[in-house]
Amino acid sequence: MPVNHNFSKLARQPAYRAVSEKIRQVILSGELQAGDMLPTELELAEQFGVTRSTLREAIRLLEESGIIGRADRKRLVVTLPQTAAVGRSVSSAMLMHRVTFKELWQVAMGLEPLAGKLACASATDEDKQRLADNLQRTETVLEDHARLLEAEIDFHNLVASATHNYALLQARAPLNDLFYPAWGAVIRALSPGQRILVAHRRVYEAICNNKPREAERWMEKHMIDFRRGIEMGNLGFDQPVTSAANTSGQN
Amino acid sequence: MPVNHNFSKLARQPAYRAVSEKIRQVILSGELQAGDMLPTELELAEQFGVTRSTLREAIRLLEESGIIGRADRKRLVVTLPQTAAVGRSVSSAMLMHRVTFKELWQVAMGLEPLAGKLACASATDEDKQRLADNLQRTETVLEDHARLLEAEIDFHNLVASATHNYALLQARAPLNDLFYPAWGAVIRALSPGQRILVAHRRVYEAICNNKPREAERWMEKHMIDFRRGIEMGNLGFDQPVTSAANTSGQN
DNA sequence: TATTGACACATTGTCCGACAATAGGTCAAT
DNA sequence: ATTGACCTATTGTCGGACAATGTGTCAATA
Repeated sequence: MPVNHNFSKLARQPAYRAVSEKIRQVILSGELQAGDMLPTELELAEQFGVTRSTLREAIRLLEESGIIGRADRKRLVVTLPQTAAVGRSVSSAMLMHRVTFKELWQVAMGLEPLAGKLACASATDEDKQRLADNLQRTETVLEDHARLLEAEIDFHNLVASATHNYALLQARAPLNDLFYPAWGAVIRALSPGQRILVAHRRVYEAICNNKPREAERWMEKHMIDFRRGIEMGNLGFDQPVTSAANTSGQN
Repeated sequence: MPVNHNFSKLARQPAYRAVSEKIRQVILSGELQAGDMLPTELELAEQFGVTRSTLREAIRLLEESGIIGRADRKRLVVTLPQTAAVGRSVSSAMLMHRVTFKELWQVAMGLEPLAGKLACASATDEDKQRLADNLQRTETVLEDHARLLEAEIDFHNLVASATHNYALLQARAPLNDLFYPAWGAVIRALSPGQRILVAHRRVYEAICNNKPREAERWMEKHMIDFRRGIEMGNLGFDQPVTSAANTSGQN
């Protein structure tokens, strides 16, 4: 009988990955900070003892992570990852996993009321002003479906931003890419401009008056309205969401 | 006086990015599905009309997104992104943004009770069995700080998995990487094994008996205990979290 | 029959060298 | 102060090269 010892498969990693990990580590350790310039590709390659080709592959990995970018289309620079950039990877993953509208809605029910609640304590005057501007703009586009959707998405982003909680912003990033855009169909089908405006107004007032409970409740009601809209329009609440327009060229 | 027309800066993108976007698009459109093999690098390069070097850079971008990988260390294959893989990018971003423990805790307060609630409706017998196994294991390692932390993290992952909601899994991924590991300090300082076990048991029972409210409440209490632990141990509730051990070699 | 070994082949990981395009700087001319 | 001419450094892309390694085939062996 053969002796049965299971060796753990040893994971050798290619050079481009090792290089990438090393750079990432240096950045995350704080040794290199956002805004710092990196040496030229040639110099980096020499330091690591690899060729420029290999180094460039390593750079691509970090580039997709959003932690390095190019300043002025030239020099490499350590970058503070933008929520949108990081969120795109997450959204891609969700699309491939055939995430349903229902699943996203459940997450939204967890995060959006929370955002409203937290915003009450942390919103600055500037945040409030931006929300006020958004409301005013919303009033003028109640019948313009495209612009209404845009304003709607903006509003929720503004509330989330007002929490000044980056972890929350990041967690709800996929909602921006997948949840709200899909909701455009509801707007076109039901024209619920008035209901949206009322909910947004209540949330705004709650934030201004520092009433967390109110903000939370109205955001929750707002989300439930979303669900009702999807169901009433028979727009596939249990269907996988689709990538409406993913041709974004952000930076 | 000069006529003032603002041109939008036209965004040319390098070839490696264009190639990457094209492949991503084909995959997200469903034309290529998870598990499908891609042609060899040389063939792909010929199809796009670029060199292998350029194509390889494009591949790296997709690789970091987790949507393609290698089967058997060779052929390129379309992959269903793993939460851990995607989550790493997100965690990196949060670390660079100096996300505080408090921020993560706020997100956890939004997502973990939600996970408990949803799990009640969707947990399979297998899910419940896994939770039961975890509880049993936890009892045996109450004094072993390292193993206890491991079991603790596992438990929350199991609850989240039991929701069968990928969007939720993805949203809470950073909690795994940053929130719970940081909590290891609390375990070492306060040895709250018993409190953990009790909370976990209540959540487990609630899930088995299909009592969403209970599951939600106990998860919430559990999270509040977390916060108390951090504050009592004076472990920096308002400090940025640090990447305890980020030397993970996952696939 | 099932395992082993030898061998050829395809593909990747890595290297090297090359060149056009362009961002940035300097300096003179206007 | 702006424009234009010029030089330099660096990137984006190319083409070719080779060793290492996974894959497949086929004969030899137990």
